[in-house]
Amino acid sequence: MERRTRVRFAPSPTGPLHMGGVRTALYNYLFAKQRGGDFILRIEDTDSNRFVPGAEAYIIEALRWCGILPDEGVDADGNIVETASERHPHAPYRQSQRRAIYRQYAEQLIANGYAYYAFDTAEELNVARAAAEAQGQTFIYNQTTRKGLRNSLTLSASETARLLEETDTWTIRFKMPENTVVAMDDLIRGHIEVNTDTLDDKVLWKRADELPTYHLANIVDDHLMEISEVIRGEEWLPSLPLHYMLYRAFGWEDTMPRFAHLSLLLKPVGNGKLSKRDGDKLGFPVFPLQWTNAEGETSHGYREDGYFPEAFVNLLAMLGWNPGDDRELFTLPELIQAFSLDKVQKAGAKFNPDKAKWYNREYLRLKSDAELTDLFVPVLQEHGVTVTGGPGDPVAFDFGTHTFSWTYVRDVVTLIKERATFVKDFWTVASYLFVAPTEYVQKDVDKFWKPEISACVREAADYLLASGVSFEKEAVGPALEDFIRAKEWPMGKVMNALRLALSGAASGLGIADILSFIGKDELKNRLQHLAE
RNA sequence: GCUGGGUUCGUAUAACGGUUAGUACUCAAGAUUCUCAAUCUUGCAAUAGGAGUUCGAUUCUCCUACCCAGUACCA
Repeated sequence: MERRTRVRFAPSPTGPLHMGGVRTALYNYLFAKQRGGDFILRIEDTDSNRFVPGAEAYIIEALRWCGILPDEGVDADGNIVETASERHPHAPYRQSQRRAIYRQYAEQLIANGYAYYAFDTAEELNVARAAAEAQGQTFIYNQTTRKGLRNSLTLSASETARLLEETDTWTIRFKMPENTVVAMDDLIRGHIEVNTDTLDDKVLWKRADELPTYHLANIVDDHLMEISEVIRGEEWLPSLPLHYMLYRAFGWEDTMPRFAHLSLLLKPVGNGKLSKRDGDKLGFPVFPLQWTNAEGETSHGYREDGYFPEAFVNLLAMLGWNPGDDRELFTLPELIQAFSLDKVQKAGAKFNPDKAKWYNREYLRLKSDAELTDLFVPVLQEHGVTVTGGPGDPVAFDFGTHTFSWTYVRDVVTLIKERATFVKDFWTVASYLFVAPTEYVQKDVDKFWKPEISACVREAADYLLASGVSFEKEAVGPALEDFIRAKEWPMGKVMNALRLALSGAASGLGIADILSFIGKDELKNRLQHLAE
């Protein structure tokens, strides 16, 4: 019988979740949902030294923003589940709360000859490492060196018992077998073989804090939680042989999960993996949500920078995976259906900020004008606009000098959405449809606001105001152009100068559009203002 | 250094032994318009190098180069 698909995302709360981490979570989620399985969130906080307050909550919130909702690990309120229940039979999901579980497994390994006690202190090992390095070598705690170190393999039984009793800095290490070829299979990379002689005796459990290291906790929890596939970052590939050996030592080979190692996200320019620094330098976020660290430094987040979660998820999915055809736009449900591990790229993917923006623009265009108008509201508020009503109300927004209906704002959105990448761009693109410009682009003033041209602009405006022509776009545009043509004035210069007078810059929306929105009074006011 | 992984236009990728090596982003040009943006059209641009297997290699094998990861009582 097919085993139920159960995958997990197991971050350690040492800081904000990186976008690469979100992608790992996403691939796990897609894989699970496609197979009707479970996506579990487990917190790997076995390193008490690197714990960062707020990181766990950040991870949960980031996943939630993306729509990646765990089936197990967090409750309805978004809290990590601490006690087992029918829905959460494998709780707790925080490894620090599973402390009591691990030691017996480590001891079991020792009893069966797969592990041993090591009494070397961290300082002693550092000295050994430094000594080896001085000779251009690398110190490895393995089959060769362990014979000359202080552990239960070299010490007498009584001495071992005494140290176990009297000291509290010892560890339990895996006894890596000699000259054994470990044959492994990776869902993405295929068959891999490694000789155990190149591996070391990894620490599995630490007496100092009574906590396992990643390797032990990971295998034990994946086994206990009945994980069927482990989909994780490439940085774990070198540990895979150890994990295979661990499953073998425990006698859990028959239920060992299948493994898939994802390549890393690389920086846009140059070599190396994507880091916080690259984002700062090149001006794009590397985190899903904004994050302020203990030093008070704030890093950008996709959410705060104005990305739609669906765009973020989409662009992340396409970084290292493709559907096998030319489609690029996928909603989360579509991704669930289309996702496949064997379409995942083996090589690392360089992140492309331009493409990220393109995704957001695509999603912005997909949204209805009504929805975009609602999303525009907080942006307006940031610019001091007061909301006094909603759809249908004649006065919905108070801009100080003018008030506008919700419909007016929606019509502006309809006009300008093609010119925006983010909702916040609406303001920079079209603020002059609400309030008069307060400054004018100097370069454009120098170029277009010349005496002879400004005189034309004034004359044209006077004509429009006096002629009684409607300021509907379809009427005012042709009327203006006909007038300028009849006068044989240079069309471009007069139009650009007029736009400068109305919007503050020579380039931008069409004159007819601007006039139809601002109306007769503002035409008069703005020309007057510029004259002063 | 050692061990493992990787390598198609600048970037993300398609082509799972036979194609004029496709698509998207970026960039450039043209069309359009009162300008800009958008849109449309066109264009630039790649199989890391070398052997081998084969009638035929982007695709399979090996070597070299380069890139990445790991080499912690961190995950």
